Amino acid sequence: MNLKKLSEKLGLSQTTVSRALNGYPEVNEKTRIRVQEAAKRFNYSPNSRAKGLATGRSMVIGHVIPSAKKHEMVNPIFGDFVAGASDALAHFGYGMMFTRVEADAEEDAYRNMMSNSSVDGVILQGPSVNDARIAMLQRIGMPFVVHGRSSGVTTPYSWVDVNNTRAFKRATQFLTQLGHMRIALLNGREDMDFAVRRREGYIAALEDAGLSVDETLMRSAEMTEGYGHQAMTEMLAAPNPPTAVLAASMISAIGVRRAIEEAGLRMGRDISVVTHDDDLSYLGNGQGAPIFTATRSSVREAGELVAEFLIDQIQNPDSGEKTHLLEAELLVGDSTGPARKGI
Amino acid sequence: MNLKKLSEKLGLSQTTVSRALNGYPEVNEKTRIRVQEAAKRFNYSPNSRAKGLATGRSMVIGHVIPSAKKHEMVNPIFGDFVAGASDALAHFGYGMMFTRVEADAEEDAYRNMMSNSSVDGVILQGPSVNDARIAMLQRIGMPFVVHGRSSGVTTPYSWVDVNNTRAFKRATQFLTQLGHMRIALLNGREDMDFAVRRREGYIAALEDAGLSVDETLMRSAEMTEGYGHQAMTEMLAAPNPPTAVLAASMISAIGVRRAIEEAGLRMGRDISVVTHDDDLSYLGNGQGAPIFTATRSSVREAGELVAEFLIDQIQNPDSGEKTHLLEAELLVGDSTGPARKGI
DNA sequence: ACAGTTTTCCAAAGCGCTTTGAAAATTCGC
DNA sequence: GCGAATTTTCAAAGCGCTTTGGAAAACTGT
Repeated sequence: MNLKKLSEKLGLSQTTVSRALNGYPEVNEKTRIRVQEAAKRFNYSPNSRAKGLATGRSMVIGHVIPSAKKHEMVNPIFGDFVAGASDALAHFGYGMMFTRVEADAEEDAYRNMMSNSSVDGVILQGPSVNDARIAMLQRIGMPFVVHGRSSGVTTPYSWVDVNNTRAFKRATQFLTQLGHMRIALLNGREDMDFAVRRREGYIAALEDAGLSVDETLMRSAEMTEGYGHQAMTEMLAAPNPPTAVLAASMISAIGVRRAIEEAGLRMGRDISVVTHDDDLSYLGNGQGAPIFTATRSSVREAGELVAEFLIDQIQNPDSGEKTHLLEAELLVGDSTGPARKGI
Repeated sequence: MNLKKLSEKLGLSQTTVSRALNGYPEVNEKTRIRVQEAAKRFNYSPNSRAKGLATGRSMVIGHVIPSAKKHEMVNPIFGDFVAGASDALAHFGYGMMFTRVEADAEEDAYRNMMSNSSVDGVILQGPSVNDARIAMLQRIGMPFVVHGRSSGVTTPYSWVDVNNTRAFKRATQFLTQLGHMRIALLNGREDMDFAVRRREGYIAALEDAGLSVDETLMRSAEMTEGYGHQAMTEMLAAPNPPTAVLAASMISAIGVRRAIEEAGLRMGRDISVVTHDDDLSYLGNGQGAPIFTATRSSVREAGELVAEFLIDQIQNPDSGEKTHLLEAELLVGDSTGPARKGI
């Protein structure tokens, strides 16, 4: 069923039917109702491509996922972020399109989306420090919102980010106040902007507390369970091990806990652990008291905000850049306690 | 840059340019090369909507995510499955489109996609027993491939599934052979087809071993960490606790382990745990020896296969239904051991 | 009842591509 | 070198929608 047939059945022109369905005022309320009912009855829904062609809008926002190596890690927050974003997008009638490309072809992918005009805007995930994609998107004029920020990029752009610096500063302070002097940081990949900010927060708190920064207590890698486990195991085996650890994610914190227990120690008593909790739906941090003391910020909420900002930017392109800094709450759980002397 | 302008610049008709770019034979090789170079130079890429309108193909496959309640769980395998599927799709020039709808509007969503013709086919995730969506898609003539199967649906359809029954039967056998008599099953939601099959495998193995089925040792719920922890805690507190547990996923197995340790027991010695491992990229099951004894099957591979089947079905609609049953390997790790009498 | 408004509807152009049917240019056979 | 066969190119229609510019119909007030 298409517009032409529908209008023939109704004995109206395509124009009128189209207008009736799209809520234009220049159509009699009675005929509008008649048209709407017929549309429902014949199960008519306008061809999205034809509509897009005519309007120049695709009602789709894009998401390109670069794939470096074949079996690169998939970010565990992906699902929840997408759920949040999709909820907001669906609310405005937008869909979400994924394109997977080789990492070195990412620029081309955006350029194509633009000349294609297959999407009305894109979401930029996982910005690195000085992320070149931002300038690139601005150059080609593609609307976008960044999930995170990119230190070093000076031109304004829209973003939604967690206050990673403050979160990790507070977390570190929390540990120093408990008397911890040797605090390890199992950070994410430090080419990622969020990881750099977390490190800054960590270092700032250490310096405030008059503690020196020990490079041997700092690691940086993809945040897997295995990474958490391995890093913690190595640190515990080294001379003068840490008494507390900041982990980059729940997943890696789980690995940290495993290492602690394998060493015959107990988390929260012998070693304190603080992690960042993205509030993933399948990985709740305990029902009552949190398992892990954690800086928590919902990635789902971030997804919703990103989507809202993006749609706003598409609909009024001149409204300027929107930014939002989410504060993470510091939730105290069972994984932290006062530093014990000489374990 | 569009076709018209490009053809004007080249002094050729749109027809010729279009044919040159789409590899039709009726165009001189020299002009083809000239056209291709110009296209690259002017950064021309055909408008996907216009192309779709003209060809009747959108080169997009759809994925609808029903959202029951606002904060429903997001499946942790989502990311890896999508990565696998997108890789395969990208290879054939297809994109992937997500639409999030209220669960009760799922049928409408498919129907719209069809009359819209906004997608060329869809992937069906998480089939339940007797899933009504299958008949529905067949009725409206939308090409689709199911990730999983649906017991009770008798008409043929394309699917890719893991042999859940055999996997859990073998896992259970493995435990009975170690002397375990009281084996718990922390299953996924049993309205899901995969969970039903796993239960069947579990029960079959128990019966083969001459063991009786104890309803108090069987749970079923969304596979979160919290679920694993709570169920295990309760079972350990009950009289006559199990000596072994089958967990539905790595995530819930992690909760199980936490409960075991909180109870002052040791996994692998006091309580054996077997889990299903979807081989998620961020949740490796140990580097050397696996942490958990597990039935493993890559959800990423499943994603690739589903995508390939779907594209095949779109390209030759009459080639019949394709199905593939992935066998899970049983990997022995440190989480299992012989049953201990009287813990 | 009639010119002037306002409301309601429509024909046709256009969005950017593919594809059909035909014309122009080239090559071939002799 | 000339008609036939073949290769190469093109104009125009069509995909299903929106939207412009106008016409017809229905109300105004006098």
